[in-house]
Amino acid sequence: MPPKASTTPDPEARPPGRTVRITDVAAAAGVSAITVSRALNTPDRLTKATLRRVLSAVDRLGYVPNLMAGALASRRSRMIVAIVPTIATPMYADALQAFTNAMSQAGYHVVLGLGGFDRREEEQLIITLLGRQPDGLLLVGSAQSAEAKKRLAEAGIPTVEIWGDASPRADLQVGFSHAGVGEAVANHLCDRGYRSFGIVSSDDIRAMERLDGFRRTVERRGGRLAVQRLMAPPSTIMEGRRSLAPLLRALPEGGAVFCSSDLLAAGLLIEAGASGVAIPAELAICGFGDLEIGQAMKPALTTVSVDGAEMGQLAARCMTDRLAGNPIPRRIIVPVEIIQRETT
Amino acid sequence: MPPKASTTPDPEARPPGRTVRITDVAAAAGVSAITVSRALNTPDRLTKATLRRVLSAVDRLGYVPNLMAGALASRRSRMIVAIVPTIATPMYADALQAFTNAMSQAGYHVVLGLGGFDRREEEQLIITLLGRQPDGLLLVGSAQSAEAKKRLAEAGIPTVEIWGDASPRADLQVGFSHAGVGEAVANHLCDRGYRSFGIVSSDDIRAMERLDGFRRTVERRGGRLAVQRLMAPPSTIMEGRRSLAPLLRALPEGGAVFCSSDLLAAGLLIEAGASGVAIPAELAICGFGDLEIGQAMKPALTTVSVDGAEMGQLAARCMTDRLAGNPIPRRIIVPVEIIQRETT
DNA sequence: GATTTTGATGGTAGCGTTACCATATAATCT
DNA sequence: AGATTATATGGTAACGCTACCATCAAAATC
Repeated sequence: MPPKASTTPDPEARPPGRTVRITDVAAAAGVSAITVSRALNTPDRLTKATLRRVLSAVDRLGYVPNLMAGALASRRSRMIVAIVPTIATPMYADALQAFTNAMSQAGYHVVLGLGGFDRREEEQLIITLLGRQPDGLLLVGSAQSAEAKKRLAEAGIPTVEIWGDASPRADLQVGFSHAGVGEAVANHLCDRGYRSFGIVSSDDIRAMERLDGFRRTVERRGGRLAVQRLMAPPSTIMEGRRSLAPLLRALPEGGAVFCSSDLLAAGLLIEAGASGVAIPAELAICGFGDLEIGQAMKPALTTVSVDGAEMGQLAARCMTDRLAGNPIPRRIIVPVEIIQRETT
Repeated sequence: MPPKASTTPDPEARPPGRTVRITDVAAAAGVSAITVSRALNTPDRLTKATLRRVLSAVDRLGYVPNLMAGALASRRSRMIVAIVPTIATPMYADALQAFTNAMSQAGYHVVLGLGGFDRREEEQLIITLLGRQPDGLLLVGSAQSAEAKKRLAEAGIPTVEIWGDASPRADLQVGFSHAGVGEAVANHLCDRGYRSFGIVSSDDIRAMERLDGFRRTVERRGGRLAVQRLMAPPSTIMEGRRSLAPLLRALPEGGAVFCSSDLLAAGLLIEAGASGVAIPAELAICGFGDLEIGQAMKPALTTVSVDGAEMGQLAARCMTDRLAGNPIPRRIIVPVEIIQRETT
């Protein structure tokens, strides 16, 4: 069985086990390596015929470009680093999910950095993550340590901050004023006639900002802040349940509570249901976050709606525009809405 | 103001705006580039003195190693790609969070691939993600498209699958038998005396496997499956609420429902509370997932506990062991436990 | 028809790091 | 003391790709 034409070596023969490289594709397609590169990155710069030839070779050989080599050569990694405190919180998770999807659409990959709550670790994480040469950075909440901030600034890459406070730290911001939310809730509750107030909140920075706005407004409008329960994040339903009794004790004539999370508010509602406390007659409740649970409770929870997914999407748009060199606003304020349901 | 010693050029002077490279550090420390590399990667192979000298230069210059270049040269990217259907589900989010944290501890970064539910897109995503040259792969649930599976296999890198069914597709598995869960729940309910059953479930693959196990066991034990509500993922509390009425209609003499998610079960409980249906007297409920909401409901939800975070951690351990070349079991079964609370 | 312009393709030289081997020095042995 | 081994460091050549400039053919202009 003689080989058909063993004189010319098969251009597609490679030592087995070796990965397919761009030069293999080039050889198979009868073009140069750079042409293969162009076929994949800037296809309109090639003739239809060569393009087809190259793509067919790519397909035939199952070529997967080594993006690290490409990144090194082009100095564009097409990676975005996202630094998120945690994704165990639905709102952050939604934002990250939307962001990742949108960036992926635009040809970017997202590297996940979970900052957690330890500053030292966060700092270390940020530094090594910067070593990945990301083209952009997403900060969910702002970086905590000063050293980390310095490094981020020095890196000189587009940085979008979402969920942050209003401080002008980051390059680009997509967010809202937390203090403004507290203020709006206070006004809303005062308008509905409540005079005595309580707070159930986790003590993270952004929640505290909302509380400050709430407190100030309540005082300005002559209301009385009777009780305040602060706890370490993450907020849980159980903590909410446990909070009802002390709240009722502090607010014997009734009043309204502002919770830093719908989870806490839902806990209040569950406990109220179990112990026959009438909501909102004996206690009005306003949550924060507009999670599904609030909407699904009976009575349905009045809350503040912040669309995490929307923020993620906007951040992605912001990022891609910026990477493409388009001019973009330095700050985008997403609408925050009080959703009046049955608990106030 | 004459410069102090302009004859010898300052070894730390660089054109401004240029990033610090390994050679800059080498020059500043008076060693070769490779020594700097060793100082960072294999510090025990250097003298204490040189190590100190190099690290001090690293510090002084604020050197951040370019991990892409390192990866290209060493053929180890220290990146893991995680392919997750969605992180908008608490259980996947927990698993991913735990995995990412653990891998980060071990010096790996995690690139996030959200597969979603579109096969074509998932496939494309997997291919480009493989171009990043990950050292390992985490699959949450198994890859859907055949082409994607082929590519994954060809990539020849350690692949850990969590949350999968029991099929021996992946390289390494951390999971449990979904059918076994259904069976256990059925047995549990039959043992407690229930004879008529209902199902409220999303129709994703793994939930369906649990249902199959449940159904088979119910039939084997002479029970009757009276009603079955299937819906598209994701499962929501609201869907649960809407399911109560039809369930009660189909189970007028009472019975027990198996829900594919605690969220659905919680909806049932909320609706029952709102309409005065006694649980479990008029209807017994068993959930799945052991989310916080189930534990916090009143009455507290009987459910199946699967620790997502534990799976993520185990997967990470598995991965790092494998990457280090340690022998590891091909399959790890995590315990699944029925938590008997107040709804059955 | 000669010249300019445009567009398609290729050659070469890095991108910043680490693997591999070579070399020099110090430590250990007979 | 001389030979051997272990340890510390360096030089050079990749890793696989794209930027940059050069080249060449074809199309458009005068």
